[in-house]
Amino acid sequence: MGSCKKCFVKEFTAFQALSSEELEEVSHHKNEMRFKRGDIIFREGSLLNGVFCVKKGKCKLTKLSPNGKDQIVKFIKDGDMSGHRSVLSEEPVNLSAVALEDMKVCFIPKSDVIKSIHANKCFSKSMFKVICHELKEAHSKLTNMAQKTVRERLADTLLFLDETFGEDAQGYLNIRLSREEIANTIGTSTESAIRSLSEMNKEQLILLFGKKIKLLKKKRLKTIGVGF
Amino acid sequence: MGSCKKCFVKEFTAFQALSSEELEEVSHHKNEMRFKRGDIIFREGSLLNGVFCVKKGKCKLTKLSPNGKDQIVKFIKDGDMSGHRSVLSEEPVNLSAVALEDMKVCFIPKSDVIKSIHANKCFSKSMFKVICHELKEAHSKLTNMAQKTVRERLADTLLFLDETFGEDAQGYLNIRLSREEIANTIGTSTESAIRSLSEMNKEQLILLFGKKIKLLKKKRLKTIGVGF
DNA sequence: TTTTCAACATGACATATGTCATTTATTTGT
DNA sequence: ACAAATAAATGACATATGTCATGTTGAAAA
Repeated sequence: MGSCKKCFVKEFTAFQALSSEELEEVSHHKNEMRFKRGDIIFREGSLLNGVFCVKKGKCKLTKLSPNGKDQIVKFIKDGDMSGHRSVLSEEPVNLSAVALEDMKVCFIPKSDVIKSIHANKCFSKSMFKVICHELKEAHSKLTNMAQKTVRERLADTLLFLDETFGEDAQGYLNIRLSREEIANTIGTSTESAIRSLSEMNKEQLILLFGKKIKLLKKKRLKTIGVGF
Repeated sequence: MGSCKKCFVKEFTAFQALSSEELEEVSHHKNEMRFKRGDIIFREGSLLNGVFCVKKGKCKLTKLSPNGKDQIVKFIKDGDMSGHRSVLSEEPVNLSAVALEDMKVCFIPKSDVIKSIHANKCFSKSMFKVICHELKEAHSKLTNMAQKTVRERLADTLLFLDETFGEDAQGYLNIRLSREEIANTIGTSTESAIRSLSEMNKEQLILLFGKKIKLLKKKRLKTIGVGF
């Protein structure tokens, strides 16, 4: 297995703050894992003994609502870290992680993370920034969810997916989601999500080609997302 | 001004982790402030140079939506800390704080907080726990907002207010909110909030007496909140 | 106390969204 | 390649929620 020192993931996470020696130590304890599309990486309520660094692939973080529906709370991609909230707070995870495509992931034991937090101020500071940023984002999402219509949230979400995952050679969003997953992201029924998508398709704001989606008029979508 | 060593607020916040000497130092730098009902303690987008500890009174944290409506994201009461996200992430605050009643607040400069984070592992750990808990709560609220009806969210909110602020001698909720503020908490229009309140009043689940609200059937409200 | 203003309440209606049923398209497994 | 299962699309309708208009109440100021 390769050393964490050479891993690109560290560039994008708090791990960039670790020294060469610290990374070397993490390398010895880390554990590389693979998941297939649909696999559950961790499940809401379980205890995590470490954090996950994603080397390849995407997953969704979902929360089960009392009514039995899954809410997609966040997306994770190559270069992201996950599970740190549970490790830092020493509580069970409150979200489930499900692979959206085949994944390659490194598991880094809790003890290494905690050790580095105590030993390395820069790492600790980075971790604070990561969590704080997530909190800010969550409050923002909450406000959008509370005050925007389905159409507005769909526009927001499409633009977010575009920014986050980019586009393929033909300009289609570089992530494949079912209509149900799109619905669970924007917080509506599958049928309503489909209807809004079809509507935007007819208006030529987007182009639907099977599960593939291309954003044709991003400026217009931005305006819609803001509420006009 | 009294010493932080004797302040009850420290019992409820990460400051409980500070040593006697550290508290003494904080005491010298802290700044006691008063706010009146309606005063803005800090405004979305501004930079904070420290955190606030609430000695007395309640406030709301709101986020302005592009459509011009305020979303109430969180309530703060005696014994709570606020502004730490901004201080830890070194970013502008993304929420505004508005006093709901007259308040007595201590302002603690950023430098003291950062210093203690570096010097005191226990304090740093507590801070992580506080933020992580807030993140968990935010994800929970997001899911509720996305998947519950206005009536369900109202039931949840009433129970939350009851737990958080308690009841007065007559059993009324120990917080006074306008109907508009209730609407901004549950994420709906003022009229819809009023209608749901009136409905629950007619069903004798709650008792409305002017702005005062008494919860009559908490068990039933819990069931409604869960979605049945 | 009276006046004035803002908050509260409610009806009428428009619109958005959810639900159910059904058809059509895609994917999956054999 | 085929059948079976699953996902997507769409219509019809029910329901929830928002909006606007209006009247009422209650609190604050003169």
